[in-house]
Amino acid sequence: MDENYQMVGQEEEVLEEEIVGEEQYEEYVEIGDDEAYTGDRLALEDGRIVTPARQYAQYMQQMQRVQPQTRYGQAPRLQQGQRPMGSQGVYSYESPGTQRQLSPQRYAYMPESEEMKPQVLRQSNQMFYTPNTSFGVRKAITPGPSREALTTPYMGMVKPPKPIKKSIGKRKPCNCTKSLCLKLYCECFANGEFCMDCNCKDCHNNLEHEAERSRAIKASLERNPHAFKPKIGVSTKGKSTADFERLHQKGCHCKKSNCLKNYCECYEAKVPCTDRCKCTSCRNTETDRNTKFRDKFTPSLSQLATTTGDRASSPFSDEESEAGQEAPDPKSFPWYYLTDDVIEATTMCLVAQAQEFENKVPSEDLEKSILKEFSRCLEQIIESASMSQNSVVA
DNA sequence: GAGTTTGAAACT
DNA sequence: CAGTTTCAAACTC
Repeated sequence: MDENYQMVGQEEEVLEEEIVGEEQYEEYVEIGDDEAYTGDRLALEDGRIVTPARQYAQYMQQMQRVQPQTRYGQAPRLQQGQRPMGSQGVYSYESPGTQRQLSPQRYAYMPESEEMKPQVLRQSNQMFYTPNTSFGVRKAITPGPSREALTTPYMGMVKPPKPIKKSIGKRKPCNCTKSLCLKLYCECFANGEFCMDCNCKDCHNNLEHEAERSRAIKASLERNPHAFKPKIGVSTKGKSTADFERLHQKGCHCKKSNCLKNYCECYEAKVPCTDRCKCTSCRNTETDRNTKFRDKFTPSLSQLATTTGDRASSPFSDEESEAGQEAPDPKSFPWYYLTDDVIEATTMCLVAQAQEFENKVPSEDLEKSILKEFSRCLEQIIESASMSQNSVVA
C-alpha cells in the first residue's frame, strides 16, 4: 500500500469492494470536522489527513468554478470525450475522457482527473460515498449474502440491518404517493437510489426527472448537510479500534414505542439507543439489549433469576433497577459474541454457500458444503471471540 | 387489504 | 428552535 495513504477502520482484511448483490454499509469515523468511511484511503498532505469526503468537496468546488451551472440542473449536452458533470452515473474507465453508461440506474458523479478515480468501479444502482459521488449511502439495494461480513475484524460492524427478513436479492420498493419520491420520506431517495420496481405514484426519482431530482437533492442537503450520510455510523467509545461500535448518529425521538418497534430507527438498525437519542421510556439501551440477548441464549438463568426476584434479568427491566447491580463483564459470557449481527452474518454465509452450489451439486453434497461453511463460521466466531477476550485481558 | 399508529422529515 | 403538519412505513385487525 502506498505509504502516503492509510486505510480507515481496517487492518489486514480490507473491505473495499461493494459487490453487486451484496448489501454492505459504509461505516465512518470522525476525523476532525470530517468523516472517513471504512475502506477510505486517507491521503496525507502536508502532514494533514485528507479524507475522501474532503477531497470530493474540494473537487466539487473546483468543478463549480469550471462548470457552475451543471452541478444541479439539466445536464449539458456532452461534447465528444467529455464526461457528464452534474449528472449522475457510473461510467467505466476504459479510456480516460470517454463515457459509457452502465445502466440507467447506475449513476454517480465522476471526476476528470486521474488521481480522483475510484479504486474500484463498483456496480450498484446506489450512490456510494467516495470522492466521486454525489452523496452518501445509507443502505445498499440488493441484500445478499456477504461472507466479508463475517471475515471483517469487527464482526457485526458491517452487517446489513435487515437483509434476511426482506427478500434476498431485492431491495425494498417504496410506496410513496405524495412526495414524488423526491423527499427523504422516500427511502429510495434517502438512500441515494433511483426508484426501481417500486410501487410509487408519480415518481420523479428517475432519469426522466433528473433536473428536478438534482434540485431535490440540493434542497435536502441544504436542509441537512448530512441528509445522505449513513444514519448508522461508527463511533469510538475509547481510543482503541476495539472500542468501535455502531450507533445511530442522530438518535431517535420515540415517544410511544419504547424503542422496541421498528418505528424506532435505532431498534430497526439493531443498535442501542444512546444519549444522542431524545426518546422517552426507552427500553433499547445497551443494557436492555445485552440482557435481552443473554436471556435469549440462557433462558434457564433468566427463569432462575425471575423466580428469585432478580428484576435485572428481565429482558425489559428498567435501567434504574440495574443501577445498583454489580454486573459481571458481559464479555465473559459466550452470548456476548453471538450478537444479532454475527448471527445474521453467519446466516448470510450459509445462504451464500447454498446459492453458490445450488443446482451444481447433488443435494447431499450441498448439505455437506453448507455444514462445512457453518463449521467455518463457528471457528471464526470462536477465534474472534477469543482474540477479543485476549485483547481485553491484555 | 383497510385502517391505525408511529416517528422522521418538512414546514411554519 | 419549538410546535405543527405531512408523509410513508410499521403495525393491527
